[in-house]
Amino acid sequence: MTSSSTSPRAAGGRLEPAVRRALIVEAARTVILREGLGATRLRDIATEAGVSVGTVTYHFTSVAEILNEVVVLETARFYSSIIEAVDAEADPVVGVRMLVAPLFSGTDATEDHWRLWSDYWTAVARRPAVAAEYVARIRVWESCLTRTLRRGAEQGVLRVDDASALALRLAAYSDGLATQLSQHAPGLTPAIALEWMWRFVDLETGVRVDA
Amino acid sequence: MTSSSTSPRAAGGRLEPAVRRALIVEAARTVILREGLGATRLRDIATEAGVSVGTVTYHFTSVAEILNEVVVLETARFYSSIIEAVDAEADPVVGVRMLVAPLFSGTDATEDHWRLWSDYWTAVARRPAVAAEYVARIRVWESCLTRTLRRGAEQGVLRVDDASALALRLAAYSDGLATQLSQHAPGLTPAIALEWMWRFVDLETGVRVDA
Amino acid sequence: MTSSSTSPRAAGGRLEPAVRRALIVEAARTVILREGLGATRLRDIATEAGVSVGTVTYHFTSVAEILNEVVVLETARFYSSIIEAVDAEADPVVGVRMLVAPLFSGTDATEDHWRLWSDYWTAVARRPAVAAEYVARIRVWESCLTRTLRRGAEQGVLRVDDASALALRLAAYSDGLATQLSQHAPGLTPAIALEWMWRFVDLETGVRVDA
Amino acid sequence: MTSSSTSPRAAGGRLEPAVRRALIVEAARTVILREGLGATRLRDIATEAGVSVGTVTYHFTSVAEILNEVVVLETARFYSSIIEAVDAEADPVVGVRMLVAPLFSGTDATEDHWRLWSDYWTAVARRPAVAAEYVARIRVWESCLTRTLRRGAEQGVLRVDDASALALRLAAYSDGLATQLSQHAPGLTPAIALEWMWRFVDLETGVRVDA
DNA sequence: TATGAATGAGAGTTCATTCAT
DNA sequence: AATGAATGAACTCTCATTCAT
Repeated sequence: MTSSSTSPRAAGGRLEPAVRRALIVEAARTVILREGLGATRLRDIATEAGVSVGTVTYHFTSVAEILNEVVVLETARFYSSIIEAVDAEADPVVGVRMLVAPLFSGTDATEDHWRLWSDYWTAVARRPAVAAEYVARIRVWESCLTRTLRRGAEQGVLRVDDASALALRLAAYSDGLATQLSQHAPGLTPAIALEWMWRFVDLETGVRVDA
Repeated sequence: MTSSSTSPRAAGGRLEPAVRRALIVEAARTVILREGLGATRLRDIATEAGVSVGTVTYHFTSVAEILNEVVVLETARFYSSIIEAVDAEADPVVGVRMLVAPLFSGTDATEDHWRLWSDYWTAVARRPAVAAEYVARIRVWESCLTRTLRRGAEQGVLRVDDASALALRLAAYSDGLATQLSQHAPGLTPAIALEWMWRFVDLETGVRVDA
Repeated sequence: MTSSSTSPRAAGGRLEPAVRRALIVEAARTVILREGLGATRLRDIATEAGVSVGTVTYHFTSVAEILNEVVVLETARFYSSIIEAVDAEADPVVGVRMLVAPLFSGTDATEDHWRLWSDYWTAVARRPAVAAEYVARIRVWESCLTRTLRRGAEQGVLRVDDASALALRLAAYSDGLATQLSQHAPGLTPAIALEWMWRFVDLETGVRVDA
Repeated sequence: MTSSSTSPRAAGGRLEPAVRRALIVEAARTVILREGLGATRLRDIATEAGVSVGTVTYHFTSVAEILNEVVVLETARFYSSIIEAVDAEADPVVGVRMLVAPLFSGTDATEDHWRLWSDYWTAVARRPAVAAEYVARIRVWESCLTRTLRRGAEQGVLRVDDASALALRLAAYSDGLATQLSQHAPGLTPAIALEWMWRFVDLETGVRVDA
C-alpha cells in the first residue's frame, strides 16, 4: 500500500545525531502511515527504526516532537521542489497545472501524503496553539498558488478577482476531494478527482488549464 | 438541540435499556465535543451521564460501540428533518438550497456537527471495515442531494449531467470548506463559505440557487 | 527488626475504599521502613498490600499522596493517645515524663517511628511548600509540651522562662539523640538517651522528672 | 569557599586524573546543594563539571562513589582547619568555643554544610555498611571535642565527668538544632541556636564558654 | 439493571551504565 | 584521557474491561 519500507531496518551502529534523528523521523512516518497518528507508539517507532527505545528518547524530547518533525519534513519534501519550480515558471497557467496535478497523481506517495495530512490536522484541531506553529509552513502550497494566480491575473491570462480567496477555495476543494478519496467514495478515482479540479479551475478562471 | 445537556445529570434510577443507552450516547457526544474523540474516556462518559462505569459497559460492549452510535445519532438528527423536508419539496432548486444552507449556518450546532464528523472520519479512516458499516447511513445527505439534482435535471430547472457525481463534488467541497473553517483559515467565515457554495452550484448548474 | 509484617498479605477481596486505603497506607509504611522513603516503589507497595498496581492507583492519585498519608497516620498514631493523656494529667511533671519517655522506649515501634520521621523530613526539606502542610500536624508533640511546661511554670513546680523555646530545645535535643541512635553511635542506647533527656530537663527546669 | 564555582565551567582539555576527579566532586557538591542528594543525576554532574557523561564514569565507578567523595571532602574542608587550630589551642575553653561557634555562624557555607550532612545521613541510614566506612572520618569533630573536653577536665577548667559522652550529647544537640533550623522552626535563628549551645555547655560544664 | 472495586497490559519517560571511537 | 550515542530495565500513571455484589 505504502511506498515506505514496512520492515525494521537493522541500524545498530553509532551515527551522527542528525543522521539518527532523520532515520527515526523516517521510521515514525512509516509507523504513522501504517497505524495512524493517534496509534503511533514510541516502541513501534524504535522497532521500525531498528534502535532501542532509549535511543529514540535520547534524540528526541518527546513523542510529540517526533510527530511534528514528521509533518514538517513531509510538507517540505512534498511541496518544496514543486513550489520552487512553479515560482521559476514564466507561464502562470503552467504554474497552476504544476501545483494541482501532483495532488492527485494516484501514486502511493500522494496517498501517503494525504493520509498524513488528514491525521495531523485532526490531531492539532484540538490544540490551536500547536497548530499555529505549523500552519505557516503548511500553507506554503496555498501561498504559492496565490502568487501564481495573481501573476496570471496581471498577465491577463487568468480571470481572477481575489487571488488568495480563489487559492483558498482550491485548497478547500482539493482537501475535500482527497478526503472523499481516502474514504473510497464510489465512482471516485484520483484521475477523476484531478479532472474535477481542472473543471473547477476552468469554471472559476475561464481557462482550461489541463490542456 | 436544547435537549442536549452540557452538565452531568444525576440519573441514578433504573431505566429502560433503550432510554439509558440514549442518555449515555448523548453524554458521550458532549464529551467528544469537549475533549475530542481521541481523548474521550469511558470514565468521562460515565461521569457526564451521571452513572457508574459499570452501567456504561453493561449497556455497551465497548467504547467504540458508543462512539459509533454517537455518529449515527448525530447524522440522523442533523439531516433527518432536512432530508424529509427536501424530499417533500416540489421545487428542486429550493431543495438544493435547503440541503446546502444548514451546512454553514454559523450556529454552534453546525460547528459541533462538523467537529464530530471530522474527528470520526479520521478515526475510522484506519478501519475501513468499521467505516463501511456506517457510510451508508452517513451518505444520506449526498443521496438526497443526488435525488434532488436528478429531479431538477428531469424538470429542466438544473443543468446536471451526472447527478451523483455532482452531489459528490458538492459533498467534497463542503467538507473541504468546513475543514478550512475549523482551521480558522484567514478571511473565511461561515457566511463566505456558504456564498462560495452557492457560487459553486451556480457555476456547475447554471442556476443561482441562493436568490 | 521492625514490628510490622514483612510479608505480603493476601487481600484479594473487594473492600470499602476507606478500608483498602488504610491497608495500602499500612503496606506503604512497611515498605518505607524496609527500603527507605526514597526507594519506595508503587509496585512494592502493591505487592506488600497484596493487591495489583491498578488497585493502588485506583485509590490514590499518586505515590506522593500515599507517602504523605503514611506520615500523617504515623504522627497521629504515635502521639495522639500520649497527648490526650498528658492534657488530662493534673501534674505537669508527670505530664513531661509521659511526653518524653515514649521517645526512647527502645521498642521496635519507637525505632520505626524515628526512621520514618527522619526519612520524611529530609524528603520534604527540598519542598518547603509541601512541608508546611504537615508541619502543623507534626508539631503536635511540641505544642503539647509547651502547654505542659507552661502549666508547670504557673503551678510553680517547674522553673520555665519561655515555655515554647524550651519545648523547641527539647524537641531539637530528642531529634538529635534519635539521629545518633539511628547511626548506632558508640556507647549510646535508648536507655542512655532517655537518661540524657531527663538530665537536660533537670538542668533546664531544676526538677528531676524521672524520679 | 570562593573557589567553588556555581556555574558550569568549560574544562575540555586533558587533565591529571586526580585533578579531574576533584573537579567532578566539586561539581557534584554544587548539584547536590541545588537539587538534593536524591535528585542528583549523573548527567547534571557532568554538565556542571563541563565534561561529558563518559568522562565522569571513566573516573568513577558509580554515582554513589562520587556522592561519598563529596561528603568526605565536605567533612575535611569544613572541619580540618578548625580541628587543627583547636588541637593547637592551649586553653580548652577557647577550644570548645572554636569548635561550636562555626556550626551556627549563619553563613551560606554553614547552611550548605548542614544541608549536605542531612541529605547524606538519611541516604546512608539504609546502608549501615556504607555508613560505617565514613563514620570514622565524619566523627572527627566529635573526637576533637572529646579531646578538648578531656583536657579541660584535666586542667580543672571544665566540669566534665565523661568527655566522650558529653561530646556526643553536644553533637546530638547541635544536630537537632541544625535540623530545626533547616525546617525554619518559628523563633529560631542561627544566633539563637548558638546561644542555646552555650547555655547547654554552661549547664553541663559549669563554665560560661561564650564570654 | 446497576454498581464500582479490582485488574494488568501498556503507555511515555528517566537514567546509570556501557563501549566503540 | 575523553567522548557521547546507545542501551534497556525500571519507573509512574492511564484506562478499558471484568465481575461479585
